[in-house]
Order: sequence, then structure tokens, then C-alpha cells
Amino acid sequence: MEWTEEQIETLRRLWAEGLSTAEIGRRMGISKNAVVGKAHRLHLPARPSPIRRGGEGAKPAAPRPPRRTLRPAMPRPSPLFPAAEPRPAPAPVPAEPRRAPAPVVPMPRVEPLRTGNATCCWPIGDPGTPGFRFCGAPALIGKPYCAEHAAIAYVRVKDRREDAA
DNA sequence: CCCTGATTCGC
DNA sequence: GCGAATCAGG
Repeated sequence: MEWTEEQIETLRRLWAEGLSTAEIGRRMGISKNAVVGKAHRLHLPARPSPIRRGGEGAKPAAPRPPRRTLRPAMPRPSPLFPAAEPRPAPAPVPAEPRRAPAPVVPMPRVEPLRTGNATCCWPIGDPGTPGFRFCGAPALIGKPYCAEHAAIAYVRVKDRREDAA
């Protein structure tokens, strides 16, 4: 599969929108594996995984059967994906980043460290519209957002009681 | 069984 | 680099 800049852009957008990998795959006419794989390679912010593989108790010694020749590829269902389909969800609030738990590990209260690579994925504007973009500011380590937007994204539930009402 | 995302590894 | 196969939790 050839990942064009446009497709990567779409992937990043949908990923930032909080769509599931399968849903992104459906929209782009690719498999969820392709989505996850590419997202991983793009170093997109990983979303809370339902599983824990890297646990201490996890035994890597799962002797998986050697994989044989790949099966004949199915014809692409439909490479077409909506450039801008009507979506009634303009709210720039990410799907569920709030569930991001406070780090159990006591983090040193140093200045917010940043990586040179990761940029803030906070959506600016309505996704799908021409003016849409990402914040793009340097993201905090381990977070998909810059300090400014992380403060908005990660808000304790009890602090949001007004909004929840 | 359905869903989810992560990882592996032949290609 | 790619992504199906596989793994693994809910």
C-alpha cells in the first residue's frame, strides 16, 4: 500500500479524532492492521490499549507458529474515502483523552520536557474543513498535546462536574 | 463472539 | 516500510 501524504494526513486526522483503528480502516478502505501499523510507524500518540503485553509477568515465549506465505491479497474494497463527509461533531474535544489516568509513577516536577519530534495533535477548527489544522506546538513527553492543550484535555472528572451536568 | 489496540515478522 | 497474522484484554 502506498501511503501518500494525503492518506497519512487523513490517518493522522482520524486518529486524532479518536476513531477506532477499525473505523479508520473502514473509512479509508484499508485494514485496521494497516492503520495501527502505520500509526505506530508514524509515532502517532498511542491510545489506551486494552491489553498489556509488556507486563513483567508477560512471557514472550509464546511460541507462535511460523507464518507461511501470505495469502493472496484481496482486491481493495474501495480506496476511496470521504474527503469531507458531513460530520455533526465539530467540537474540537478529542474523543476520550480524559480517560488518561494520572501517572501512577511520581513524576519529577521538572519543567515540562518536550521532544523535538512529537507535535501537539490538538485539532484546531473543524476537522474536514479547509482551515482545519493541528496545534503543532511541541507536545509534552508521553502526551499527544502541548502543555497548553494537555491542560484542557486532561481534566479530572470531578473537576468537570459542571460540564457533566 | 463481538470489540479493542499492539506486536511480530514474511514480504 | 508494509500489513496480515497473531496476541491479548474487555
